[in-house]
Amino acid sequence: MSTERKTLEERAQMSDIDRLRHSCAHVMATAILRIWPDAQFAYGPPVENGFYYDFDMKHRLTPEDFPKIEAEMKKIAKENQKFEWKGVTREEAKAMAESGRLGGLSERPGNPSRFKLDLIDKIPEGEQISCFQNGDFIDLCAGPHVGYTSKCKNVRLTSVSASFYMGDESKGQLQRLYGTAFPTAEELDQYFVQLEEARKRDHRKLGRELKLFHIDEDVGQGLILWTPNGAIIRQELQNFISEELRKQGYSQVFTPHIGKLQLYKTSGHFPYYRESQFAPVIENDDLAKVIKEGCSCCETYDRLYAVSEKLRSGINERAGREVIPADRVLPDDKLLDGFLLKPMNCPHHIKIFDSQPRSYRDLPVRLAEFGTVYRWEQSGELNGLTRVRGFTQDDAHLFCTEEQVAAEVLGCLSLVKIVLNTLGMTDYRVRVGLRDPDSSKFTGDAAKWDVAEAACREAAKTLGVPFTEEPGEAAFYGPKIDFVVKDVIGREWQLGTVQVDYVLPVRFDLSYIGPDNKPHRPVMIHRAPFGSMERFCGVLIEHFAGHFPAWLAPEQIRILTVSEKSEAFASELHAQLLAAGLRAKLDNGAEKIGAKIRNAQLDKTPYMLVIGEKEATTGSVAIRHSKKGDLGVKPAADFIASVLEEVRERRM
RNA sequence: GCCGGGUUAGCUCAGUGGUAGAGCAACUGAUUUGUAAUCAGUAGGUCGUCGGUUCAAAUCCGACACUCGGCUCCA
Repeated sequence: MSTERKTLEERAQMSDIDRLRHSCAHVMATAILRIWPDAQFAYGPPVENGFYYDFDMKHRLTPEDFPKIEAEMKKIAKENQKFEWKGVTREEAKAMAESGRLGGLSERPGNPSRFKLDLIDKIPEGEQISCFQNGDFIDLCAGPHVGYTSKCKNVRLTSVSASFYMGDESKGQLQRLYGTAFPTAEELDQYFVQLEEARKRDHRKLGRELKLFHIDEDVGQGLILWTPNGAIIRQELQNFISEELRKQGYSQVFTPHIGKLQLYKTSGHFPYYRESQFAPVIENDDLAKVIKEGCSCCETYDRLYAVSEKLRSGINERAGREVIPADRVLPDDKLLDGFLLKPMNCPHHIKIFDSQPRSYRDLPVRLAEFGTVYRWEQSGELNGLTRVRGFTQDDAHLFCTEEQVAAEVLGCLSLVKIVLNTLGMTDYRVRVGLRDPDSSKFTGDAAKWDVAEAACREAAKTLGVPFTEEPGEAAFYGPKIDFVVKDVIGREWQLGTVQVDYVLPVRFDLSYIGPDNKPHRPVMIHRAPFGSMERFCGVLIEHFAGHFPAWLAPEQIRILTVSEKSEAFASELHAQLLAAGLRAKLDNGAEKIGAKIRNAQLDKTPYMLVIGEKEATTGSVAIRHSKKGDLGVKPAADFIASVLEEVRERRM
């Protein structure tokens, strides 16, 4: 839910479809109240593919209730109630809410409209407060609405879930009922047909059908096993990005999957993000020691969580404020260290940067790694390849001077653009995450933030695609530019990201020697054009609907024999393709050619070579492409040359 | 983590208290085939797990695991 309050002007510009759906939300509320009069409504906006209303009531909805509610909604549509606007004063609105009249069919003594009361308080002084009434239902609402409820007949309820009032967990749980509506019955039906079509492209479904990856309960939730087919796609993508990195002057590094807890205490990720990390690994000796001391689990945890006075004072001094409070300090002999599965790669890369003295002449230093990280995502959040607990980022950290930041950010963006363009992914949006000046989450020097935000904004402008600036969306250490795409059911996922960071160089006391022969603080840029290989591949599977271009396809070519008579030539051809470095399989089974084609087609193999007696005698191949169909007959050598070129150029 | 669905053969799914089913895939055999399914046969299951109710549970109840859609979170 957007926390941004829409102005009345913005609301007046609501699209026709949103207006219809917003009215449907009111009709739905009316229907619910007819069945469950105690319902208290909170917030019911139109959303991208429909609408919802959040409310609280004793009865807990299940999908079994949908037909009953839908029937009542259709009845209300038939009654053709007029939507009537009524301006009210703040006092009138409050009185109506107190009596339970707002979001109700009548006054409800003892059951005040508690969410509406709160919403009234949130309306700025001086803004016109208004209600909309249809039939007996009156709701606090700025509108706009359609004229009559008869417009709301092409409607269907889609799902029910829990939600939090104003998105705040502490404010109690509401029920959220989703529906969708269209001007005509045909459009409504069409929407569900399209949805069904889209679900066929779901990467979880295609992943199983095309044997791209496997998630096994015994290994663990959200932990991806890349099966051979999927591994090929990932490897090709990694090869592709590695080539681009070399062109842009990056250095490849490798680092292990774990690091000492102390490292993440310095970086600030532990304990700040400890809820979303796997629990630390304690060394056997330390474990034995705390057991011997009779140390409770809580004490053990406190001792892992604590820092030394030296670490605390060092970081606080460099930051110029109290980053680590005194109550986290324990005497050195009480401290326990352990290892953490790395939740990010930056500390390791920072240590590589810091492993030798750096001159300004060395900068920028660009360290790249396909680094695997582990995060304890909430179980309800896990989703196929797009939200997992272990994933590999195409990560890099750039260490540069303040003057170099703008140019380096531009370089990162051009890399992201090359990647997305090569794959034909043009349907993305760009989000420039800025700090929220009112929030304490964002640390560091305001002047530096301004410079970095300006650099990000200017860099985003060069992309030539629309971008939004979103205050409060920055990382705590600096502004960022994110690339966001949608999956088949319309959910947004962040892929590539470029982040400017002034904080970690301070925490790790990084420096380089400048032209003045004095130490200076470098600036860090974190960037990952794919984001994570897992999520990116998930999105890519859906983008191509499983029909990968030849350079990515796990199986590029399948040879299909018409009969056993051409088997010898087919085998020879197969060997030639493999020798040329192509991924080819030979189907010389007993089925008819029609069945072999069907199987290859279902496996989405881009090239099928039909080999019969004609081809065998002339050394040629009859080419069929999974998307373009029959491409005619060519000499085998010509075909091989053309596919090699297609693959080398990474053609779509 | 929270709310609500779901879990039956490798896959897609039928089966509402009384002997576990179909199609496809797999395997075997026959067929030697020209651009999206040749025919026949065989095999495959502690019905997610554990507990309860019952003479009897895939079916009813409970817990847990996993999964799906949201919510919250996302360095």
